[in-house]
Amino acid sequence: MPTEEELMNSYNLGIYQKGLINLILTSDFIQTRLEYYLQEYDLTLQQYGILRILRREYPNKCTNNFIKERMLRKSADTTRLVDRLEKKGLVTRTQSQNDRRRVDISISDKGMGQLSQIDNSITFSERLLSELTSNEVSELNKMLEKIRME
Amino acid sequence: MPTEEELMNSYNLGIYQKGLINLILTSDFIQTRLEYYLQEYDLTLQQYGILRILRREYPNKCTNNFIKERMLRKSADTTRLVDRLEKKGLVTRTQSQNDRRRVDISISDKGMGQLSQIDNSITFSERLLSELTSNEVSELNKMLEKIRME
DNA sequence: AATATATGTATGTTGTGAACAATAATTATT
DNA sequence: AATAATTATTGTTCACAACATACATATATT
Repeated sequence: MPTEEELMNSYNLGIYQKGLINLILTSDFIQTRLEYYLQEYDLTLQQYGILRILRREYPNKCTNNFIKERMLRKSADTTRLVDRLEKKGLVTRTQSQNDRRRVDISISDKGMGQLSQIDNSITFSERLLSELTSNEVSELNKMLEKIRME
Repeated sequence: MPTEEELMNSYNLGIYQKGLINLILTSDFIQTRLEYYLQEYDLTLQQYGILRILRREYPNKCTNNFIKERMLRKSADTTRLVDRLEKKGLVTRTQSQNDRRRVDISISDKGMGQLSQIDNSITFSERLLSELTSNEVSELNKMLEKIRME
């Protein structure tokens, strides 16, 4: 039974159109796998992203806006995403001293543990892109960046 | 203010890791633009995808499962996606004669009109990938397909 | 033919998260 | 001091994924 993927070739699609579909397909392919893996840790991609941002800054703390700016998907409702992480004990929130409008967010020990567990058991990037040589990946990166230059 | 995107270079990321982030970023970039554009037509990406599948088969009708298999994102709750399209009058549903479990779904005239209006006013693919030469797009396609070969 | 199994669709429920608006608290600006 | 801008939260609505269940109809098995 042919899938959209398999049909791409049977229809007369221009390579640009094919490229567009390919990009979405591949990204979904990757994201689906990431999500599937993170499921084991009861984390969504968004939540995982936030934890990584927090770890990157550790031991410094991050504000809501700081996180928001760095997320892959903008338009994030950071407050409620952090709510969920806090509820799981992966993150702590305290009111900032300097600017009391702000809330300092920090990854907890538990969150750190969770992340390193994830990191240790797999290296997503290498697994998922393992079909490509490093030269190819470099080329890929160049092109993807070009697309976003628009 | 640096974004995740800009930060990629300042951190010591391997190119594979960078490739992964790049793929997600670029796909989101494209999808966000598509969504933004489709917003004008009160369509989501999922709904747009279904309409295109239906048009492709027109004047043949499609069943729920047929559509499901061809969607970019599997795991689609086709019934309720089609519900929304039906409510807007873009799609019609009738019980199948041959197999009365099935429901024949067809794009309506209004749906057709909507789609061609979208097509006429923009060619997504060419616009979005316009920074790449056709050689580059071919290369890109090869690599993206390789990734999904896994 | 009667029964069991498979299939196609619909429905119910829960949770994530996007979109958009409104509010409260605090700080900056004039 | 008064006004504006910033930060985070809250509220609401909707799309959709995930998972289970129900139900009618087809098909297979005995």
